Amino acid sequence: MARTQGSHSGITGPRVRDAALRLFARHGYAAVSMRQIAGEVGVQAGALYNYTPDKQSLLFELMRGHMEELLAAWDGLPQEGDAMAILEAFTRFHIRFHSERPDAVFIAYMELRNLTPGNFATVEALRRDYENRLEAILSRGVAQGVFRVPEPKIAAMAVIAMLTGVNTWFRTGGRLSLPEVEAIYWDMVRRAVSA
Amino acid sequence: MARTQGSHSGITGPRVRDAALRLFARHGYAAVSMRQIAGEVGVQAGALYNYTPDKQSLLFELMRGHMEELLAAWDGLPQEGDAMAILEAFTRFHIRFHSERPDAVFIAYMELRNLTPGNFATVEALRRDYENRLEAILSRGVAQGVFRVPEPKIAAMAVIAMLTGVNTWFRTGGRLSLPEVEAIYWDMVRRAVSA
DNA sequence: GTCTATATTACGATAGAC
DNA sequence: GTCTATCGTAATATAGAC
Repeated sequence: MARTQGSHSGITGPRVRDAALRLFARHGYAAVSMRQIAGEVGVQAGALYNYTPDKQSLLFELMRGHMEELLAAWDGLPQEGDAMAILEAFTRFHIRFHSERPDAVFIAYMELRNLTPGNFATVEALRRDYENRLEAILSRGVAQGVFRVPEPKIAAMAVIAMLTGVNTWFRTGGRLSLPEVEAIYWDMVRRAVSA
Repeated sequence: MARTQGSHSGITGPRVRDAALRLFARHGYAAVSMRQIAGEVGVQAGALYNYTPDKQSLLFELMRGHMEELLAAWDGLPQEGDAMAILEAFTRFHIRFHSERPDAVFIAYMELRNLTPGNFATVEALRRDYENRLEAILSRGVAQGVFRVPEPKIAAMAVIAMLTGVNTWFRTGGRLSLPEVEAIYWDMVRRAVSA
């Protein structure tokens, strides 16, 4: 029953997405060819079109998948305590989730320009959903008197920008462990918004 | 004395750089062709090579020029007072300088991947120089007892990430003026690092 | 499901006329 | 300094064999 061509392994689809994720993150969507992706997977370029209608859909599905995972992961956490406790949970969650997926995070922020308008609108809406989660936490904290934040929407964007910045320098096995990094950033976030 | 070809205006060089800056920021370096840049300038593609040896040099000179302007602009400001006063000046300077050059800022952060290794090293060194300016301010403030910052290097990167994030949402003519935005971010920065 | 082969289009860069 | 024309290469996507 030896097969004469290809892997026929049944997992080519995920391998295509993995290869595209890594190559898009490393070189950028526009700079990566379908032939390169196929080469990583070990098939010819034409075979990719069994798994994606075109290159644009490949990018879009990676970005949408990432954002939906992000929202589902946060919404799946138990959210107990006052706004201060939930903000700490959010801070630690954001750093941890993003540090575990550097390629997907990179693509989600850098390749928005390369989405078609309709796909861009979808991904942007998901990103806004995530920002709104944090904004709601901050607003609740202001109402509870534990935070002093004049502009919760802006503070939410500022905090997310700061936390996402961890990905530009953090490397596992470096001087600081991830829990130590979380503690440093939580200290800054807490002081920046506390009443 | 009518001219029969091209503009012969003597300012084609700057117009090439301006067009490249705008197009690279909008669509990404890899997605922009020399023909597109030429079309924006109003010349044929071959004429661009009177102003740049190749496409890579065009990108590199834009990024290097931006980073050198940034450092020169900060170093050119009078730096008086204690660390708190200088940190406020830095915060307001960073927001203002970056908000005035959204395309160059975008390129400087997004197109690092598309630099050749040697060019990348040059731009990275300039970026580190800028981070070190802020780190020195924070460390001085710790020594003076006005700041409490356990990791000045990390805090510097966190503050820069937060401030640069303004560019993702700020638009002149929006609800908030630039001085108001500066005040909001300075409030967060100050509280995040104060003793 | 993957292959080979190809249609069609576009790319960066250069040569030589004016 | 810009033009026209072109070289050599590579892109996305598709067709049809196996």
